[in-house]
Amino acid sequence: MRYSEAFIPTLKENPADAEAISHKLMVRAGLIRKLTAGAYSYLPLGLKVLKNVEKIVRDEMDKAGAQEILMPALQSADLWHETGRYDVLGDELVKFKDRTGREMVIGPTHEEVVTDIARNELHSYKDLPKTVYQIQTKLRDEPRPRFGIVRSKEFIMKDAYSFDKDEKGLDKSYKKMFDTYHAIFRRCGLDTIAVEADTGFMGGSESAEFMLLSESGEDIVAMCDGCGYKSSLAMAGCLLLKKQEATSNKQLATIKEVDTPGVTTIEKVSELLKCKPQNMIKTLIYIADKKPIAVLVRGDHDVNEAKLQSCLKAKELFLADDNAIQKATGGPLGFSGPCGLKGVRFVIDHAVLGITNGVTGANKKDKHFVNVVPGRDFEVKETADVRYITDEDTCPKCKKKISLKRAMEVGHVFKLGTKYSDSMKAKFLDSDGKEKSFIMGCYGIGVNRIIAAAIEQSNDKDGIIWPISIAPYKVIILSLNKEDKDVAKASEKIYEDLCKEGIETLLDDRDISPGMKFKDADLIGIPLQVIIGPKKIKDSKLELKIRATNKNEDLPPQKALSAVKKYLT
RNA sequence: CGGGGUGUAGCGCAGUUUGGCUAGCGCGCUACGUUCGGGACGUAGAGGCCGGCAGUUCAAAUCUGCCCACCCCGACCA
Repeated sequence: MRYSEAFIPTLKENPADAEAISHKLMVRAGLIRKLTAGAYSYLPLGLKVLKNVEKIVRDEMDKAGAQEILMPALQSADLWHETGRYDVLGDELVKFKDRTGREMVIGPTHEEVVTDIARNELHSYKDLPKTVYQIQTKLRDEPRPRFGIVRSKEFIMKDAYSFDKDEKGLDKSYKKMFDTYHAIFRRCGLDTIAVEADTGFMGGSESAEFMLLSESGEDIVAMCDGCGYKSSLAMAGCLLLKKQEATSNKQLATIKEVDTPGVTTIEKVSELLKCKPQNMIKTLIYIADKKPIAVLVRGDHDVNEAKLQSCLKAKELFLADDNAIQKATGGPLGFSGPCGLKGVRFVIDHAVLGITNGVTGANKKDKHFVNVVPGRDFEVKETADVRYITDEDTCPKCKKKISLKRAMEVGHVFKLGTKYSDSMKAKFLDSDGKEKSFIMGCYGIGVNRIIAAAIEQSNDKDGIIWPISIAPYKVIILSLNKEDKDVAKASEKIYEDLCKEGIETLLDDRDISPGMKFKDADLIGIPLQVIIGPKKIKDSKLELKIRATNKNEDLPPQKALSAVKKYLT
């Protein structure tokens, strides 16, 4: 491609509405433009990268025996009612009525559709296992799109689904996808790590997220430098306190009610009573399957609702509102506490047991208790790990210090089991003559998010530094002076040579100053720059610059092609 | 959905507090000329419903009200 004919609108300044590095650079380098919040157009350079990523994904998926299909984005809402996810997804699901008044949705993911295909087309254990995948645009009405294409309402996903006759088969299919994902990300130049993860609204028994450590990530992973333990924040287990260390040799004082007018938050109580949040017992009232639950955690800890939900085995879980709190505790919001609280199930986080002479709400307006001792002033019956791990915790495996790092999710694999096949009655006949539900797995990759991830991982003050595998062009020829015949001749010759070899090359033949060419080349991040200028060409030399290292070497034009090929392989 | 912020030329911004006549700057864009190894220079140009609607006023980018869009923090999130 000749730059003079290309459509690569680069920007000198950062866009005002971008915060994340990848977002700024994708706009500046002319890869994308925003249409509206959460929806982006891909310009030629961005689309080339996207296609390169897709090619790698297809290549590896095919290699793993998965077969590509294409399902419609347009779906009937009926399917979603069948699995109950119509309500689970809520506002995130894009819904509308077609002209006949039938309720339709735009697919945010395709478990329902693919399960419908399976129940119609797969009938025997002999048809199994099968894994299918597609690369397709999804719509999710995200409450808060951000970081450019990292979280957008419309995005491109590679979603795959496996169907097996038994758990053993699922294990195998899952493992294959797990390994394939590592291969895909590696080929895209990403250093991802796999962490155990919450299954969220997908459901299922086991799942892993593929994460890229990055400041622009929206997730947090807990990592242990000692034993290599890593987990998503939602799943990271907290070490349990033993009761002995909990109530060790501390002077126990007498419980006392104190005035705390209008003071409803941990922070404010802490300030007023001069006590540390670590020594306070935060009491949250949840409604789990319509019943109130009092959840006790340390003042400086946060309740992990995923853990709480699985501990309660609750289908539905949310924080109680003011009325429900009043009803359950007899006191208003902000003054809940465990002492004297009756008729409500308690779930007590282990860390609470370490508190002696603690502070908690008195279930009365403007009153708190001080010198509260768990076990003495309220009953300790049911304890559990229901909080988020913090960077003050130790590793649940090896007890060394844990660190929390921001990360970006680029892939997620799930063992779904029979969640969808059961609810949609997708069954096959097994060899024993019995009808059984398919054992399913599903596997997602944020295809366009990989682009942002690659940029997050690899950039410098001048711009993007593409991994060769997904770079929109492998080589850019900077022809520094159009007037100089030798320069023009050498540039054309090398451009032709590279094109003949099938190496994607951009020839910067624009009639602009050298400085602009250098800046643009660095910004758009082409891995190899062939720089041809009037001075060096007189000595029969040109320059080969490697963007990643900013190292360059002079060499005769005849050797340029072989040098480029050597680097690319 | 809660909290905060922004909206003025294609892009980045000043001007708004204290209303005032023709709305500015830098980059980019067009033409001509000079330049040509790290975002060159000169000359001459084009380009604005000052987010929208309604109000106050002799007069509104500027004051008031409502609305819309976008960004950040949180809630949420395969």
